[in-house]
Amino acid sequence: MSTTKKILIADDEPDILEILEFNLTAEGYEVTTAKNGDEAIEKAKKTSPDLIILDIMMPGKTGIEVCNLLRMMPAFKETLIVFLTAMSDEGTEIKGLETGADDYLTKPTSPKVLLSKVNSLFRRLNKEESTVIKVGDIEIDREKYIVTHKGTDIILARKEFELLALLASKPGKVFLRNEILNQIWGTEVIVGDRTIDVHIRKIRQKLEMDCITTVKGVGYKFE
Amino acid sequence: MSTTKKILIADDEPDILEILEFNLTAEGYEVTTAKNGDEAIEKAKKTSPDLIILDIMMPGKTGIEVCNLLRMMPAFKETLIVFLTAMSDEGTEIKGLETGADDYLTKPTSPKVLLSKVNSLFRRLNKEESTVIKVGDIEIDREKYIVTHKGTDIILARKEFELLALLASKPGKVFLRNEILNQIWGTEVIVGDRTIDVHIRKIRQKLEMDCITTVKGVGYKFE
DNA sequence: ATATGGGTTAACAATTTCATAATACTATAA
DNA sequence: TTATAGTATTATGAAATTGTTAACCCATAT
Repeated sequence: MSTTKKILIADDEPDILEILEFNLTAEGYEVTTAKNGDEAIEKAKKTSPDLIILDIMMPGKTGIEVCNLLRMMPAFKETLIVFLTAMSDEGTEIKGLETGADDYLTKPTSPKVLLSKVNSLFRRLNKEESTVIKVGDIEIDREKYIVTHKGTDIILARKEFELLALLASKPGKVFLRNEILNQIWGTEVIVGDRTIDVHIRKIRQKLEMDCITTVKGVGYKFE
Repeated sequence: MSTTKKILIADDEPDILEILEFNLTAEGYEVTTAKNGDEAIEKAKKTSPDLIILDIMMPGKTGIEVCNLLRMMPAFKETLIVFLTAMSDEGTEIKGLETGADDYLTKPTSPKVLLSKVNSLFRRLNKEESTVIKVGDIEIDREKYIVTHKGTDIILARKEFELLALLASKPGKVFLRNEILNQIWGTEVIVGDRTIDVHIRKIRQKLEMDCITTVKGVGYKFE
């Protein structure tokens, strides 16, 4: 989880492609698109995406075939692969999962649903990190929900804690505002624009230190 | 069910209007169109549609205003009303705007997506009479007062049950706090401000899942 | 009578919004 | 280049709203 997540989407409907690309890009993902199975494989090799979203019904190679081919290559053994299927055909769904996909989504689905699925996939992948983060004088224990600065405990409210933990999980990385909203609030909940700022302010206040830097027009980072 | 369903669409973009009309007509619906809010109201009165699709951004009256006006008339108390919103405002300004509406759709969206949404809306309407509500993993039996989540029964107190059943009866719809009070407590009974919150909290706790979303300053919704 | 559980309330904490100020960014003019 | 006005973004303090916990009342069962 060091850099921006890359997603490859393959679908033969330009509309779908465009909507998904727009939404995922807005969340801070780096999106590549492909119009068919062959293009998908080619672009997968070229960009090494973290997640591949495959439509099942595509001219030429179907998503299932693409998935099979990718899984044969060592480079894509661990890559997240998700199927998009228009059919409510259960046989197909099962077949897809057996093939080595990590999840499947039924189409048509709203951008919101898709986003939250995608986010939760990555979140699941993320969980394997250590529970204690140490940066400079600060120690963050994700399990005990405790922050310590130079030995003294600092009490943070839940949201404040989560926000700090997120930023501190990758010191130096700039988190886009959208990225933060997705990670902490999820895609269901919608909050106003100033909410993040206020929490940031409280963290700065309580830590008595400016370890959070504002990157205007982009987001925040921890250092 | 056998009679043709009538749909009224209001949007100021002729292109959109035409595309939607074409597709919905092809699906067997009887479609009327309106180019602005006033025309929408006028045609709604004339044709008594089963479903009204309103663009939010329209010259003259906005879709929201139209919705409010229609909802004041007894004839349209039960009519399905759906908002069309531009994708770019999703997440920021929408929020509680869906208050009087039964659902909202993001634009631009492929005709396919729209069609399936419309179809499922009508399907939902038919099911509303039934005593058993099914949403995702949750099953609510209004008659037996039993809630089941992934096979295991969950015991809810009466008020908790009624509240959940109400919210789940229209997934996605935002229920105003007042609306909830009227539906569950009636107009006679007056209870404190925190009562709803406490019940919501207990439901969330027992369901072990966050399917109830808070819409600050407005109410709650189930998804 | 005593215990139990639902429903309500009250007090306080956490979260979010709102209005306004401060700041950085951009394009244009001098 | 430098200055400047206008725009966009973030910071801040206060207010509004919601979340949480514990306590209380009341009806019913033991």
